[in-house]
Amino acid sequence: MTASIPNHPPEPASERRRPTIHDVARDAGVSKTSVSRYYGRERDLLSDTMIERIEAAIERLGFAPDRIASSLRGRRTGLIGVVVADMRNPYTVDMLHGAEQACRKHGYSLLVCNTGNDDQLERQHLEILHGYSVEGLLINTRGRNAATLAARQDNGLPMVLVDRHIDGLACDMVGLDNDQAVGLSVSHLVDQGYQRLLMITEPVAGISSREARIQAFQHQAQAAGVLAEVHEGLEETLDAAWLAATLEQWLKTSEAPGAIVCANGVITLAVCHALFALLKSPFDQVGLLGIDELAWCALVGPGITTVAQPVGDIGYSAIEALVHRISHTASEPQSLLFPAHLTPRGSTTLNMT
Amino acid sequence: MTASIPNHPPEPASERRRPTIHDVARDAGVSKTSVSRYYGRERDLLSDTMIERIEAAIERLGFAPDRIASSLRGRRTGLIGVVVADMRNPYTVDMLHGAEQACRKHGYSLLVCNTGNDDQLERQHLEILHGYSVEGLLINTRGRNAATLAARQDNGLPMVLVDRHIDGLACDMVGLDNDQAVGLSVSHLVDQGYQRLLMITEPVAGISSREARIQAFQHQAQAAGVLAEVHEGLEETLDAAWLAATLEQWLKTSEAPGAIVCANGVITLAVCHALFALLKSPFDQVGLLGIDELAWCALVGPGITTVAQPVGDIGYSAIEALVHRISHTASEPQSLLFPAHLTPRGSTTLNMT
DNA sequence: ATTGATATTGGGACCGTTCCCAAACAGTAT
DNA sequence: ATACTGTTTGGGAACGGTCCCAATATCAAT
Repeated sequence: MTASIPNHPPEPASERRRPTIHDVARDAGVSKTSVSRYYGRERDLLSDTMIERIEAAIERLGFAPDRIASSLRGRRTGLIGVVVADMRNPYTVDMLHGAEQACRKHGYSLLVCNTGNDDQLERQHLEILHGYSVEGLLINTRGRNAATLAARQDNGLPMVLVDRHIDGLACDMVGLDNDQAVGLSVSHLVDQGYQRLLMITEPVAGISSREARIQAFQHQAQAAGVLAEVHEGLEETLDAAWLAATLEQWLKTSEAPGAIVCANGVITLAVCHALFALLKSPFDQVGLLGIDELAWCALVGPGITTVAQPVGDIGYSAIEALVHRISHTASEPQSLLFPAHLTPRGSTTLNMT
Repeated sequence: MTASIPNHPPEPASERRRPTIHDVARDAGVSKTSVSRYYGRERDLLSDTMIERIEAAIERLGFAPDRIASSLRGRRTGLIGVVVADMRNPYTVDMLHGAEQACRKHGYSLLVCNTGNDDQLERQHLEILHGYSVEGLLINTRGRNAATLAARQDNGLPMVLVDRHIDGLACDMVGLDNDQAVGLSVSHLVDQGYQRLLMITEPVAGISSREARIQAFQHQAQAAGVLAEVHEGLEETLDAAWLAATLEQWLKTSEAPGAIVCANGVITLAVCHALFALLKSPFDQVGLLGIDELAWCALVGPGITTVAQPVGDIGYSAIEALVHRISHTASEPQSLLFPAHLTPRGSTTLNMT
């Protein structure tokens, strides 16, 4: 009579109960506390014998700890919530990629929510993330839910903003040094001989990075003595007709050589489409510079000059900042601004004809 | 003496304990079971009075249920794990976007993991997702961890593959009808008068969608009576020098008009870069067609002809399939293949000069 | 042998829910 | 009244871990 003949049939694999810390303890002939310690930071309390026995049992049973159960009493979910306005925006994509890497490094996992620029959906997502007791929040949204966020923050939830501040929310922020980035742009264009500049942007709608870029643009253009205009789209996704009309109007305003500055990558795409619809060979007649580097910028026309943000680094640092806040006690909110880098291409080479 | 003077000081907001179902029950003067029922599907057991009182208490205390605690006993985490090979790939981005929408609709949240084409990292991520007791898995990876996945599947974890089958894993799959997509491509190119075709692809490495595209390409080119060559990169990210050499070689092989077929969007980008490095005005000398539509394809040269997959729908349907598996008992694995749509542009207009 | 100090180990309450089952409460038929 | 339905309600064990604290073991010093 040996244990090799179980008296109850093995359940079908598909419903086999997953082994618990309890099973491991029994199998190893130790207490569950010891098994728990094996995974936690009290591990060095355990004797070598104990470790061996536990390891063997874990191996035998194929045990893996249940993070859900663990976070209930243990208070650490290992979850970080990300709320982004548009997960298809190339900026967001690269930012998330950086964030994912940092998360992995620190042992966190990402719960990703897309709001599609819908404020109510954003609130809903914040509620869900609250439900999962995320340990921190990474936020890149329109910022219309400052009150909800402030409440969570007061409850002790660490959060870091990406790319933009939110009014009424004293909070860490990681983003671009917009003054420097616009400075690079404007001085490059002026150096190239352009005499009038047009910035196209999405609706500012209180979004700090958009504001900052416009402000910097106007100041620096004025300082450099060139004409500057800013046109702000009516909707978050720029209307093609509006854009075409705006560009056409601006183009025929003057004979002086001019260049367009696109306030971000999405705008660059839209403006390119509009220019090609409007003109046969647009870059012979107008300069173009985009903030945000995109994979295809070198391919269009003579190549589009861009000012690149280190987007991956921004996401990565945002998580680092968040993790720091999670494990350290409160301190003054800080902003971390990265410099941009200009890549000159043909779209800002003025043809002297 | 009233309750308005608490005898213990209120804790700082930042450490205030979050209210529990228990607090709500006490405040409403009902049992915690009733409060629990308020959220669960036994809700209709509750009388109207009860509902009112509970709602009022929830409101007063700002209670929100703790999903972690709830999933411990309740066995439903509401979490779906996604494992993707490359979260920056435009395909992945749009697929995830579709998946996110479907998840929201069904009340699930996404735990996103990026493997960066690293098999070991993939295993690690699978372990993490197992730890969180995700209810299902969405997988778009190289497929080297079939054994690990099969084990999870035997344990009863539902999973759905996206874009590619994995050998040794009997599993639902949602992807592209590659035969149809390649058919569109080849017949379009043949119709345009191209006499020889070159397909560029990443290393096949057992990835089913790549295999399928190559197979279909060779068969259909043969059937149409045009020469066809397939060149497969050496590394997952195509080496620029290798690509340049390959293209140059192919271009000078013959005078007959030829076209390049890029097996996916990432390849299209790489090939464009290579072509522009190689030739002044590439599309005068060679046709180009890309599988996968990209935002910029209309902008490059005369516009690049593409065969678009409905990527968002693919992600959306994958989640729907997964959710179906989660709530229904096992059935035969199914494949859901979407048709592609061709957008002709200038890159496949043969110049008769 | 006795004591004290230190290094390991174990027991059991607890985390915030869900779920099983029994209790309380109708209302209706005897 | 009594019994017998059916509808609501509540009590307490469970879920799988963590953590506090007490228990035991070890060993050197008295």
